[in-house]
Amino acid sequence: MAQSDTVDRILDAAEELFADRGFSETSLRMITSKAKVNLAAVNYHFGSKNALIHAVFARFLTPFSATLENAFDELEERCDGKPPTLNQTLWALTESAVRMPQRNEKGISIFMRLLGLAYTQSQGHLRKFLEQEYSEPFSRFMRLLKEATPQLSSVDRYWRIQFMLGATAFTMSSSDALRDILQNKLGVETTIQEIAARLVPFLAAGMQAEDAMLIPPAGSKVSVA
Amino acid sequence: MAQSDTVDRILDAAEELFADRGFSETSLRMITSKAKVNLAAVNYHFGSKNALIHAVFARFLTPFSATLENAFDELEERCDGKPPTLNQTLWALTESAVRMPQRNEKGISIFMRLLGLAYTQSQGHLRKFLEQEYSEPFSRFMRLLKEATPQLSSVDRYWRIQFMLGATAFTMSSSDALRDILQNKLGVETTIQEIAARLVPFLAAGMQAEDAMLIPPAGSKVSVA
DNA sequence: GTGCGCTTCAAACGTATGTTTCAAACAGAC
DNA sequence: GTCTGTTTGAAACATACGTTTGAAGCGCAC
Repeated sequence: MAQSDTVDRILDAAEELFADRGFSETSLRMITSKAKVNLAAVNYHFGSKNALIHAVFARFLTPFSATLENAFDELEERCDGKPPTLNQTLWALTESAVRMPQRNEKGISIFMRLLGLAYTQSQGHLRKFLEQEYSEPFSRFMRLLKEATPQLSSVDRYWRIQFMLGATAFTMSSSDALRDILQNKLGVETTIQEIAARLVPFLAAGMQAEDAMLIPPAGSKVSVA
Repeated sequence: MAQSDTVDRILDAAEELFADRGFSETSLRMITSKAKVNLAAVNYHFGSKNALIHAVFARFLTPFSATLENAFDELEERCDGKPPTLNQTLWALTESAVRMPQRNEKGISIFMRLLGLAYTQSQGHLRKFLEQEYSEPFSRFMRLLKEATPQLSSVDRYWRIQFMLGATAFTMSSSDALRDILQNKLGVETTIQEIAARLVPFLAAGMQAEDAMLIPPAGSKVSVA
């Protein structure tokens, strides 16, 4: 820990603890004792626990959304009017995430887990905060997805986007644990980049699957081309 | 609410509140006041809050895992030695879930949300409980998946299974909210069966995607067949 | 050195939580 | 009806939480 500034120490400790245990399960006392600062420092510098949660997200998300906007700009310029493909759009996103300057070796995976938690834990204030602050890059991503999958109906696309978000958020949210399991079971090391490299083709294939079939009768033998 | 038994009233209330708000965010007082029973009844009948959480899961999961075992038996018998296909395996699972006798109209979606939370909220005791009690149908499902995707390397299969779990748990865990959004934005009603009918092809396609590509250099134009 | 913001600190506050207690109410057997 | 084991009830318990307080410490201009 190079920096000795109180605010950053709190943010570092909070980020890690939130990622490990969730928001409600992490108390201010855990954070302040890990950060080696006084308990009151959180309320002094941030105002409240919820505001601290927002600050943790903002510290990563604000530069990230700027990077992402640039990546989308570059992509659309390169495509010269034609809408980018699904793969290009997904790669623009993951590359932006992976290439963010990272505070420490855990870096991106901690934050991916936080994003997963943000979606999962029903913290109303957090969802509201994220929607208010980062609606623009999100809508832009959605628009690109729409243009990249014109063959899908709105309803199909809607659900498949949810499936994509789920696979991503869920995997990222527990990627440390999953990597450990893999390490132990198969003796394989895995970087976050490699996970992304596996995830993107999975998502793209699912997104472009043949039209959803109706519910088949029990006992029918369904097969995939 | 037909039943007036205290234990069931507690379980009903707890199930719904846990699904709405998560485990840590739901207090025993919320549960007992919703169930219209005395606060002490929870500790009297279940012993602790954690034990109540386990009981909520067991009430659904025990009959479900029996149903699932039957479905797998039937499937393997029908396939007569040959390993069932990926689609058959996935459908056996979703059919078993959807056909479970449901306590009320919300039924399965509440429980799907609970399963999602179980994976996401890092409640150590819950994960331990689920692994101990329901490891058998889980391992069997994993074995069927392995036999249905012999073309995948162990590592690829491992990660893709995580992606599937993520898409499923995540979507199901917020399916009520998602359905409401869809209802409002596009005016479309969606049943849990229809979600499953969209999810399974997505998962199957992702699972059988072409081999994961390596990380492409920035600016490369990748496209999917 | 004195005075003035800003920051830290120990302590306390009020509230909410899970759990325990023990008396009252109840149900069924005899 | 009386006894007995089980279930309910109101109240209290101990603990943990987020937040607030007010004094002490600090750096720096003057």
